[in-house]
Amino acid sequence: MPPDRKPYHRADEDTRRQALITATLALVAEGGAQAATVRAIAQKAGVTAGLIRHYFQGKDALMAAAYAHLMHRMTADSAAVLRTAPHDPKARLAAFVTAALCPPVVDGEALVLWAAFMQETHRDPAMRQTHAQTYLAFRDQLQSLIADLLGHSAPQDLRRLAIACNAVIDGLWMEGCALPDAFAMGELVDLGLHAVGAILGADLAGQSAQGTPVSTQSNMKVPA
Amino acid sequence: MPPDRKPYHRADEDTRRQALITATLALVAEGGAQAATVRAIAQKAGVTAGLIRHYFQGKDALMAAAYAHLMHRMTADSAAVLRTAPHDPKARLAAFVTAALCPPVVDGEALVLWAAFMQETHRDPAMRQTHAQTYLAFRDQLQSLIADLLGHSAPQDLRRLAIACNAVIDGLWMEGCALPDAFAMGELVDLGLHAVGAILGADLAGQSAQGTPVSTQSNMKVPA
DNA sequence: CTATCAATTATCCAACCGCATAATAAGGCC
DNA sequence: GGCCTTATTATGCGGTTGGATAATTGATAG
Repeated sequence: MPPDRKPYHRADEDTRRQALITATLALVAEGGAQAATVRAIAQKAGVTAGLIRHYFQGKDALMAAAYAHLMHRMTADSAAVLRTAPHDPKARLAAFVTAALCPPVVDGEALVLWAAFMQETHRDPAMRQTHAQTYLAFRDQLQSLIADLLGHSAPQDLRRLAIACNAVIDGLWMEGCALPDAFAMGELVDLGLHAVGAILGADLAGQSAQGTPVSTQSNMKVPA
Repeated sequence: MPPDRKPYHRADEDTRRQALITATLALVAEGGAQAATVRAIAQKAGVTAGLIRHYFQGKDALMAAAYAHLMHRMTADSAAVLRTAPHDPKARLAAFVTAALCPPVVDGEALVLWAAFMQETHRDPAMRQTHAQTYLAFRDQLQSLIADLLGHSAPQDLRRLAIACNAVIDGLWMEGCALPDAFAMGELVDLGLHAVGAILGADLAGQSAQGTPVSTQSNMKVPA
């Protein structure tokens, strides 16, 4: 008695892994980590649950892979913003801040996603390391932009300024994600440019409306 | 054959509820929301699992109660900081910022706890409302301090300044919680005072070392 | 056209989840 | 000191979880 099986087609390894990772991220985003069960992931990816074990060592490994994928996409997109930005240091920094405070970086899903993975990060040392790397890379990028703008102050001061500016961006990012209706279009960007400008002692607000594609994903949120 | 039962003593309602809520928060802090099962909560509270249903309508109700308790404690302690602060507007604001960037507010557990509940908040409208109230209350407190310092500017400007300063505090709080070893003692406070001062155009750094008890809990982190 | 083998599915399993209910004992009241 | 209320424990249930294994398919090479 052959019970009718679901017909299927073979896909190469990368495609399948990618589909599983995408499905995992989607589920975590919409329902938290607990919503990403092996069965739900498989269903969303259009396969059956057992397949996960065929491509990953277990559910934990899939989660770790999804997290790493998310972080790498973030850093890659962040770098892309800088590649298309102008050459004036002030405009480049303004573009960076603007990109970090606009959709799709500012997004209701993004915050949930970030929060969900932070807990995993708190338990799994491997995830913690993945995070630390990407987080510091993001801050270093910001610090580099500040250095270009300020004409290379003392490294200590640069680090402090980068931390403070990063905090502003993170904080505004959080509020924008969490309370999307509480801010008018562009208000978040305006606030960010003013605040970062105030901290650095430079006027960035004039740069806001030009040369910023505002179309990629970045940001680097914490955990330990 | 009377199988030996665990001996117990009766406790009044408030004590038991409190114990269950405390146990819930502890478990969420150390293992995320998924670690807070009814059995684990009961064990940590020193009772058996069935008792939870006797005091709460279900596990969800207990989680909601725990979240509300956490938020209320935060706001209460935040108000306490202001009560013991001096009368000079500048010193009061400095004390507020300082308290938000020192232990026990800055704490590894705090961030995990916040992140865990944010996901629940994302699903449960009741929790979302609980959050929105406490969050806006915190920001209003900050805005009030800024108004005292600046001599009442236009409400629009006050709101914008409060949002920006709140973002700085939130961002530094996150980094401090997540990367406790990345900052020297007092560095976070120093950074926060300088950044908030820069945004408001006032020098707060001189106020840092005095009159701030640095011993209560506050902060108000986002979600939607 | 067929044999081969990896990819995919189907099925089973032990553990755990939250919840419901029955049995039991603790403590106040007279 | 005995009784009555009820807080508390103990036990059982249906459902779901992640993981393991066996069966079956589809692609591919010869």
